[in-house]
Amino acid sequence: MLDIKFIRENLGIVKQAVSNKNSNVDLKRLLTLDSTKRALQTETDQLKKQRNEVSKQIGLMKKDRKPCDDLMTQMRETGEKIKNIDRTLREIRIEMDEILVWIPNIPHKSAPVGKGEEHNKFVRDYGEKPSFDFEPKDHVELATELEIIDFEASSRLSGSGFILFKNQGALLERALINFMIDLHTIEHGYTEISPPFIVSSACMFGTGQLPKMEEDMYKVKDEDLYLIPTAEVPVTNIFRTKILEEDDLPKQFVAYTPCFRREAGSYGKDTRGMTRVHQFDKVELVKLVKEAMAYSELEKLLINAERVLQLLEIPYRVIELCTGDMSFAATKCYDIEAWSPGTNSYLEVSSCSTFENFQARRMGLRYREKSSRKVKLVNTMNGSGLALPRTVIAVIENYQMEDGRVRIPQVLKPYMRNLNYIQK
RNA sequence: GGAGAGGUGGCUGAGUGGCUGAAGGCAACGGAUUGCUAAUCCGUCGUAGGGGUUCAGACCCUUACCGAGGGUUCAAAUCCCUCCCUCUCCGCCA
Repeated sequence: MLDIKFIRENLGIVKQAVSNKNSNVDLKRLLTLDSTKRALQTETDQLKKQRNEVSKQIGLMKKDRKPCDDLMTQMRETGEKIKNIDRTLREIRIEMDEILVWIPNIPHKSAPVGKGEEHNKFVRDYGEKPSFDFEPKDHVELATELEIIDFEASSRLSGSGFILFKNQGALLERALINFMIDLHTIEHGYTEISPPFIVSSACMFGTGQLPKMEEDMYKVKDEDLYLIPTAEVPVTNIFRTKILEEDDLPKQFVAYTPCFRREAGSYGKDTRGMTRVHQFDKVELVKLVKEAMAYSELEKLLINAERVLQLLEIPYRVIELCTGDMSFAATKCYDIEAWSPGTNSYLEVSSCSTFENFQARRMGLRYREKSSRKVKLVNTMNGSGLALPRTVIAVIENYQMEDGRVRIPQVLKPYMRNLNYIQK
């Protein structure tokens, strides 16, 4: 959420941002409401001031047994006026909020401006794409032959868009999770969190999934609860409504959770295999930092996420998203894409975004600055480190051998009973 | 699911209709002092909105907020209603 004061004073910037993010909101209406609201508030504040003074006076007069019926009658009328103005005020606030919560965050100056993914910017790549002297298979073929994923069984259980790992597939999934968490805790200094997988609508609002992504989430029937679409939601919201001390920052967390996404509106996209599913595992990195650190820490977080693929020895590239392609709440966003020989393309395995204080304002997450003692909004950011199914795809496709076996990456061996191959 | 207790400022914890934006303590911040890794003393110290002064830092006025939302009253942290949450006990169950 943006600061209404900022919008008032920087209308041009906000308009531009809304358009760059392919969004559309009635800013004019918002500002009209805002000025009406302020006028009414000044008025009702005056009346309340008067009421407070007179009520105090009535109290004193009663003590002295002086008559004060006329004052009481007068104040009853004032009370009515106040009630009426406050009612209007409440309606205005609600209408303002309805606009305000739909205004996207303002992209950072450095973010490439553009409509869609064709305008994203190449940042860097890493590693050599493997060359095979046979026709590489894709993950569906490999996994089915190796009997490490059972797509038939998962659809019998839950329909399309779900994964059932088995045998060494399940082991690989678990190994990757442990490898990633160990890397980020031991090597990178993140604090491990295992949060609830179901959270309140307040949390969903806090990180910006609500109201915009309502249709994309699984909601618990009869409860004000949603299945998390990413660990970002519970982890970023840990200190929702709190005022931290400056010395508490930065905080950096790593969390493994499953992620649940309805993927409404993406029917027919990436239907083969497990590139796009309704439930997937992910190891997520989240940082809470001071304002000045928002961008330098994002770069570090990105490097921490990249490290996973480097250690797995999987080629990848880093892309910076253009304004039109980045999410509602982000100001800057990098995607890490792992090479998939089976499809001869790159797969997004991580998205690292910073939000400045956009999420913090929504969730009331602040910290007290040490020198000035002033309360300031925390800056939040997160990135996948990494998303599991697509990393599994990258591993088995890049490490496949002509006979259908898959070599196990060196760093995963300790997590996989020191096996050398995934084989039937 | 049943019964009870409770939700107050960064934390802890008083406060049952007016002089309470809220005692006391802790923490924090500023200062004083002590020759020692800390103690003592003094002071400051909630958040958010609106209005005003100022180049700015800052300051002044005011309103709201004691889980959320309604209501009663001239006046509500305090009384009433609804909802949410936490804790304890019982039941059930991983």
